[in-house]
Amino acid sequence: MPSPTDGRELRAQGRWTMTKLLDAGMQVLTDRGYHAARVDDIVRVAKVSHGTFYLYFANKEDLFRALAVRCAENMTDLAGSLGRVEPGDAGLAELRRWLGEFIATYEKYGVVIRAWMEDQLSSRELSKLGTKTFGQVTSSLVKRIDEARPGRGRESEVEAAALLALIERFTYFLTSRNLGFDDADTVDTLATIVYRGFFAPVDQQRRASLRLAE
Amino acid sequence: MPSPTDGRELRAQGRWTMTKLLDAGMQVLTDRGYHAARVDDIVRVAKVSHGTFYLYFANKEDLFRALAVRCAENMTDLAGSLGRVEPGDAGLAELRRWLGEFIATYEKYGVVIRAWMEDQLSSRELSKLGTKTFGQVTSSLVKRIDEARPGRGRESEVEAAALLALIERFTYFLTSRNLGFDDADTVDTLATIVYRGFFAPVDQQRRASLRLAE
Amino acid sequence: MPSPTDGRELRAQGRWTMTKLLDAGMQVLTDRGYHAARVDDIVRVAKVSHGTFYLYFANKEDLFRALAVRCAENMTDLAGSLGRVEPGDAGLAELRRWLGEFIATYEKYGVVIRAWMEDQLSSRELSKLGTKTFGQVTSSLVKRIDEARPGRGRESEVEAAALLALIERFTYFLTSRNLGFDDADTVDTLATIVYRGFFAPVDQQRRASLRLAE
Amino acid sequence: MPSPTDGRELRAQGRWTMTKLLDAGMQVLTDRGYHAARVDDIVRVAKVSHGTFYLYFANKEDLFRALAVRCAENMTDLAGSLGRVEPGDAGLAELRRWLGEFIATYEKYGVVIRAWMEDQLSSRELSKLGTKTFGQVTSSLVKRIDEARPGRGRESEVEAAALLALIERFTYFLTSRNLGFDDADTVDTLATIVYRGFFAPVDQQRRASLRLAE
DNA sequence: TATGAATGAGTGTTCATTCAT
DNA sequence: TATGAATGAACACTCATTCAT
Repeated sequence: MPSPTDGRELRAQGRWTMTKLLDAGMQVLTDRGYHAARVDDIVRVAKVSHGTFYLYFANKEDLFRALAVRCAENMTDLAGSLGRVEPGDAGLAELRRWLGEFIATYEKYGVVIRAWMEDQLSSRELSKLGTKTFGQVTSSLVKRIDEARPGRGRESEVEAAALLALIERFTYFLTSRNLGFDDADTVDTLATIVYRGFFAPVDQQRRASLRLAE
Repeated sequence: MPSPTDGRELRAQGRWTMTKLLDAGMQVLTDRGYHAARVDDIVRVAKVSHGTFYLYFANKEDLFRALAVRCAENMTDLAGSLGRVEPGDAGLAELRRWLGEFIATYEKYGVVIRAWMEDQLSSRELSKLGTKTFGQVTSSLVKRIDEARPGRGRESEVEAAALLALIERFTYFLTSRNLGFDDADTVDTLATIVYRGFFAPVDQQRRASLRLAE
Repeated sequence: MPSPTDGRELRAQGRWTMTKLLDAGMQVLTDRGYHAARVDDIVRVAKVSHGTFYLYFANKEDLFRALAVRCAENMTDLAGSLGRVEPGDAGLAELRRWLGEFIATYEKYGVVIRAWMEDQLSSRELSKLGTKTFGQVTSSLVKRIDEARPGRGRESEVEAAALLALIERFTYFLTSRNLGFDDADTVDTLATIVYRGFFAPVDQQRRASLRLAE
Repeated sequence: MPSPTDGRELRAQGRWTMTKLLDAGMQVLTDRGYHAARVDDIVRVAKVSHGTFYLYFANKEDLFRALAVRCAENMTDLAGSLGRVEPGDAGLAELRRWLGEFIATYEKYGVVIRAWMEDQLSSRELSKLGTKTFGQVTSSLVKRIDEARPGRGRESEVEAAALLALIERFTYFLTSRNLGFDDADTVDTLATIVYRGFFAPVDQQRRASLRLAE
């Protein structure tokens, strides 16, 4: 189903209304969650009529798609912005910086990211966009993990998935519940965990000794 | 709202019907997810009439509560079953064992756990049960982390939250998507990550050097 | 889309409600026409709630289908009941008898027949049922025309189509508008026209002389 | 409700826009049918904005009225153009000629004619225009039938109605469905049926013998 | 204890018409 | 004269819950 705005130019007023709807959509989505979000709520927040909504979006999902596309763009940028994680303080600092960016993105697009992570989406197309987007992030992580701890083959993919799981869910806790943790310190702690668990060079002897006898 | 069965004894047939409903509820919840689960589906699976449902549960949420209580009991047991994580192979093995138990529980009660983690619940009461249950798991984790890396105060709480986030979400990936990772190996990898990130003793000098200059 | 009643037994009350809905559907359809018929009207006439409607029919079209099936059965019977149209009074009488039956059926199922004739149907399936049903009537007509005026090949099919067109539309005029024509006489007139136009044996010489020079 | 153009002169541009709208209206009506025709479709086809539509027509129906007036004029001409139907080949030829004209008109204004015949119109006024227009055609037919078979009083009115029913519906079949009949032949067949059924002189004796004993 | 039946508030979507520029 | 934007009543359909037997 095509968007009603396909093949038609929006003027200033139209663009403003669309912005209002997108913002309202984001807000309602964030407040109520993906499933409980009602078109009714969105138009009330945006202060437009019911009919107006459908001048800009084919249906509720179409609005979600628009938000998801925005989010996917941000996430793609994010994926590209993770630098090499050097051993020692430099790498830790880079991780901390990047996690800060991740959290900022999450504060904006949390609902969408969560909808992807939690597989709440009805539409195949939206799911695919999520899979693709997360794939990019995972690839970046795999690349940096491999640089830091080379030669582990597919294991690093599992690790990247775990890493993504960790930071996504942790950030969710951070932004949703008020955990009472001080933010800067909390990010420090997360960065340290991530560094140790995924990037810190492993002393060969210790590593060998950790292998489980199977 | 009280359950319709409060203050009355169920006979054999009644208990059997209730069991059928609970099992059907679990199945439908797992298949369809929390939001898409319809009373209609549940009674169809349980082969019971609409009216009968309300002889046993005050409403849909009341059924969820019953399932959640079951799940909470399991989780509490799980929380208690995590042993001390010794340095080296022994600790790693314990982690692996416990993660295996966690995954088994998740395979059974994943939907409920996820509903808690994802905060999808409408009712305050159900949310609280979740918070309380996770609190117990977190406490166990804090205790074991503190044993392994003592003297870090509140930081270990943040770490415990991160650890729970990591294993919950990772297990979700494992059970929902077919990631194509071999299971036993995957659990190994997870255990190693967890060990390194949260339990491995940190050499004092390295630790100091990792502190960020602020 | 399956009917909600598929695979479930209706009790007396349920059957009665279904009957009420079918009758109400017929009435509303007749009063308002196919497109203007609202579920709202139907349930008001049937004196049941909105939700009840959907216990018996998957949607509005499903009700139309049920009525159409009824109608198709009647029409099939009708198609079979046209006897041989002998030359002379006997044939004319048979025509008159059959046209009477046709009119009676039309008085009951006019809306459905008209929806078919006027191709107002949204659903492919319903259209096909109409085509099939009319096909049966046409076949009967072809057969009888061929008996009366043999050896004309495909021309008789065109004639059958014309004949069906004539009687359907004429009956529509008869039943819808109050034409002020006396009914018995009117049917006589129609029968005579039909007899002359389609069944009366054609004197060979006159027939030849009527052929157009091409 | 008056047309917005009542009492004001249209300049060249205005007349051109109106023409575009009328043509678009005809096209959409033909493509989509009376009920499914949307103002939206019409303005899209006419490449004109929504607002513009209401500069020329008070509402959707007002456009239909304009088209209907055009159609009524054509039909009136048509009614007048039917010549005397002489006995024998000459009459048959005249019928064939006139039926050809009828079909041509139908190909242009079929939707409107059908909307009249099928009584789909919401407005009283439009219906009346239809009734009046058809009245003129019927009168012409009555006149010619009476000439061909004199002295039958009101019966010829019934016959004229039947004749109109026959040719309208048959032409509808012809133009809508692709019946696979060859056109020229098909018109021949129709003309022959019409001639026999309504115009061929009836031998007095046979006629008497055909009267039903009542 | 169980059932089939009924309810009605709620939700997404359409579309003829009006408005502001 | 024209336009893009906005409106809101209308409509089909869903589903948790209650009712009557």
